[in-house]
Amino acid sequence: MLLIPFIRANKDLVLARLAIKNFKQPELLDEVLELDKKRKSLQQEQDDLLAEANSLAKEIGLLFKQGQAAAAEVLKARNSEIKEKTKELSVLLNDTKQLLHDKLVEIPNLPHESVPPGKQASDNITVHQEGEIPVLPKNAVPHWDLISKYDIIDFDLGNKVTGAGFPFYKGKGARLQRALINFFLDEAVKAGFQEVQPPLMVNEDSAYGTGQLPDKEGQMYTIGADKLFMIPTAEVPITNIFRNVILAEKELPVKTTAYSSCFRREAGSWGKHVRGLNRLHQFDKVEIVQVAHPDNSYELLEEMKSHVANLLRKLGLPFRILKLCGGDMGFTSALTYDFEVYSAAQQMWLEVSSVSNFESFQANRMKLRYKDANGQIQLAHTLNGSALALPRIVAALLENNQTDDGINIPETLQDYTGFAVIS
RNA sequence: GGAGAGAUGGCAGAGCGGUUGAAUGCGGCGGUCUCGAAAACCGUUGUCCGUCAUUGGCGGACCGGGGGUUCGAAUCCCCCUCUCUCCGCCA
Repeated sequence: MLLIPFIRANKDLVLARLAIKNFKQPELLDEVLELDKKRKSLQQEQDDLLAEANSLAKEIGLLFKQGQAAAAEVLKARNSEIKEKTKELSVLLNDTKQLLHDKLVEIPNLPHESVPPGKQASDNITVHQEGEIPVLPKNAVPHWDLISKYDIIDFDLGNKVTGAGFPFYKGKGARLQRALINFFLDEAVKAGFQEVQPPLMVNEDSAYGTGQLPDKEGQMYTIGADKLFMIPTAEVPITNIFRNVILAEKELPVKTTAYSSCFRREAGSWGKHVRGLNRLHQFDKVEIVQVAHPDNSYELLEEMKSHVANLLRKLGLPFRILKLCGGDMGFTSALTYDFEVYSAAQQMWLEVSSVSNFESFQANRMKLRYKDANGQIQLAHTLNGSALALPRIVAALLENNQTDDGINIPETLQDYTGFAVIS
């Protein structure tokens, strides 16, 4: 959520930045500013009336104490009138506030000044690429064939028990999952992130706090009877730890990591390029989140970027880093880097991580602040990144490391898997 | 799931329906004292909105959340949420 005083003071800048995100409703800005004006004047009117009512009530109390009941009755009558007026006003005021809020939350975050313009994924800019594209044997096959050949992941079983996109991991496949989770978590902890195990369902306030609501309600599984949502990412419960929190400046940055299963309905995005592990309704991910001081949030973003790059390096996967263009960025993000690994049998780049700085957008929405050296309360910055999401990593590992004798496990992982080859 | 108790400022803990934004203690901050520290003493110490104003004044809101009664509610009533105790069930 953007700050209204900022919009008021920098309208042209805001419009220009939103254009980079291909924002289609510039008129919302004026509506917001108008509504805010209206809100202020209604509030002023209301406050004045309340002030009068308050002082009258005090007088009435005094008069009763002095036994001047008749005089008190006169004031009571007057106060009743005021009360009627404030009742009407408060309805109007609340409606205005609600409307203002509804409009405000429809305005996306401003992209950072370095964000390139663009409409879709093809306009993203590759800022880094490393690792050798593997040369596969002639008879190489995509991971969905490998997993049935070695019987390590079972989609049919998932279909039977739950539905499409909810596979079973079996034997060495399950063990590989566990290995990756432990590896990613250990690396995050080494990098200074505190490990937590979050709830896998969140309430409305939390879904709202990180921006899933009201925008992306259809992407989450809902537990209707209890008004809960299955988390689409651990970002939601972790970031919401800090909802309505005022931190001391010296506590920043706060670094938190969590492994969780993630649940996504992926409504409408089911199509041809989503075979096998490429897109699932339930998948595992290790997430890293930072609450940062605005002065160094972009340094921390670079740090997180290096962390993720290092994980991919250790797994020996060829990868590239994209800086997302305005049109491909998320609603809440100011700057996002996507990480893609090359999955050699599919001959496709698969997105495995997204690392973003949200600046104060989420913080404003969830009232996450810190007290600076002068005792002033300021909005903090929030950042997060996947480090990493498992299924596509598994897909690339399987495809890139396949041999006639089986699938080789990267050395780094062998301590965790306890085996070197899936055969 | 059944029965009962409760939810107050960073924490602990008071609070007859009327100068209570809220006693008191602890903690935090500033000061006196000290070579320094501790102790002691003095002062200070919430958030949000608005408004004027050179880091201050004034007005309004907030005592789990939402409604209600009243001239006036932390204090009375209703609903919701959560916590605790006992019983039942259970990984």
